[in-house]
Amino acid sequence: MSAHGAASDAVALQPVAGPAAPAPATRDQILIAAARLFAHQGYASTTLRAIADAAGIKAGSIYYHFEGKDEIAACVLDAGMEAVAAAVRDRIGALVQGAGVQRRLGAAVEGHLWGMLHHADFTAAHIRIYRYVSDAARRRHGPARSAYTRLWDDLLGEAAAAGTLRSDMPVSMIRQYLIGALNWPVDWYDPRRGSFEQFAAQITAMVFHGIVVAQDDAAPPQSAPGRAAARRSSATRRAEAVR
Amino acid sequence: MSAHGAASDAVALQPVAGPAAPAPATRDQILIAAARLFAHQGYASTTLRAIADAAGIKAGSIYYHFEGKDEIAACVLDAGMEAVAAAVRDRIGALVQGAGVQRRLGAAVEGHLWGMLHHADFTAAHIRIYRYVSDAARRRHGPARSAYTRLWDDLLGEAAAAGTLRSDMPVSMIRQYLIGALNWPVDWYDPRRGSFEQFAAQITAMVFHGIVVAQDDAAPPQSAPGRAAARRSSATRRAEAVR
DNA sequence: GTCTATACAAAGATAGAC
DNA sequence: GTCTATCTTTGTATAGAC
Repeated sequence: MSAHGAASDAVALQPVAGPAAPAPATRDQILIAAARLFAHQGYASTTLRAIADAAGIKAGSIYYHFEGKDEIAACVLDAGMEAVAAAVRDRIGALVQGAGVQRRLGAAVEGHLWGMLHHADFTAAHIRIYRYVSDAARRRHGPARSAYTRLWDDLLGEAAAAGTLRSDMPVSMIRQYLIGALNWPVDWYDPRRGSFEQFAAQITAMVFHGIVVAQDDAAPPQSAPGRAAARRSSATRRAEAVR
Repeated sequence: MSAHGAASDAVALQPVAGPAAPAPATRDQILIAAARLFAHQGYASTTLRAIADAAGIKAGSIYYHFEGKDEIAACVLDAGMEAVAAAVRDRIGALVQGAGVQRRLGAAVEGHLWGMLHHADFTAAHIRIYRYVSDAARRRHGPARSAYTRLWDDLLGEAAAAGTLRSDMPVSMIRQYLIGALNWPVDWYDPRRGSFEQFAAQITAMVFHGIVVAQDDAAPPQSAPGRAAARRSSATRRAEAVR
């Protein structure tokens, strides 16, 4: 269930347009407009007329560039996924040669968040329309999606082999949890409350180490009971004692 | 970005109908049908005719029970939220008197997951249609939503005061992260892969303690560098050394 | 490449019989 | 309470001028 603050859309980072950025070709204008509208109004209730309006053309003109709504949807899905995948690959690639798995995992997390939040229209659109587009559009988008899933499974598999990852559940489950936790912030992230770097560090901390500080009075980090009580601070012990 | 396995819907637990469950009143049939269709096909593309069909009546008859699509949406939102809130309150209430915050937090997490997965049509519908229903429907649903947010903020606030919660970010951010991570499983949970109890324990473990086993070679659990290397297993050290 | 005009289907909602 | 019938609007998509 949702428990966000406001009903309004989160304020998202926008990609910084370089100096003298050339006006996008019409086809791209259509995709940009479609992504924004898909994200904010949903797939079915976004009309081609509205997309055309936002792109500065008339509805009929869309059909010169796309076969129809389905193809637009598939392209938006691809663009959103590719933006995130590219950011992840970039961040991993920027690490020093021979960086450990945990560092690469951290880079991937940051890259995913960066891509999600800096291309929010496309990535939010992806998350929100994926299950509602036609089968044809989903099929067309399949390969891009599979490749990204594989990227994570490979990385997480390495982490598991290295003993970095918790081993009390399948890697696929960890991936599902992880991606889910990383996708949600596009709904509520607000860049006015701090830098992206700080935000990413905070999310990474929660993903990697959880929201509870180590003290294990209920359930141990990884089913290895015993070493708990010693680490509990006196303040905590007091609080628990009071009830 | 999404990286689920299949494009198909996750298989969700259904509430167990007791023996001799009376046939639901027509109004409830409509809500049940609407929730399922909203969750699977989205809000805009679910037609009143389809809802009526699934409820075994004709489209015109819906207007005897509801003002229109908006009111149906608001009722589905309320029902989904209340199912989860009730489950959370029940699990917390079932604890022994004087249970510590961490135990109550764990009960809340399990309750949220239980409600989400045992009333999947309503809860998935909630998550997926919330931002697309009319302002009127959202306003009407507002109080229920606020109450649930408050429930979590109170609980997390207590945990923070007790030193159980990580303190390097605002409680509201932890709540957003937490709820997001707990909402996503409705997209991919598959009861055929294990009991709900096991699943809940696994998710709780990741939410509480993260996906990385404590070894802190990159970022410490809560910005307290130093005590790291000593805890690293030899297997991990070897893996990191290889690169 | 983009426009106008329009065909055709399907939506939410209402009226009134039963 | 539920039905049938229908009004009105709006959607995707196409045709052909410019």
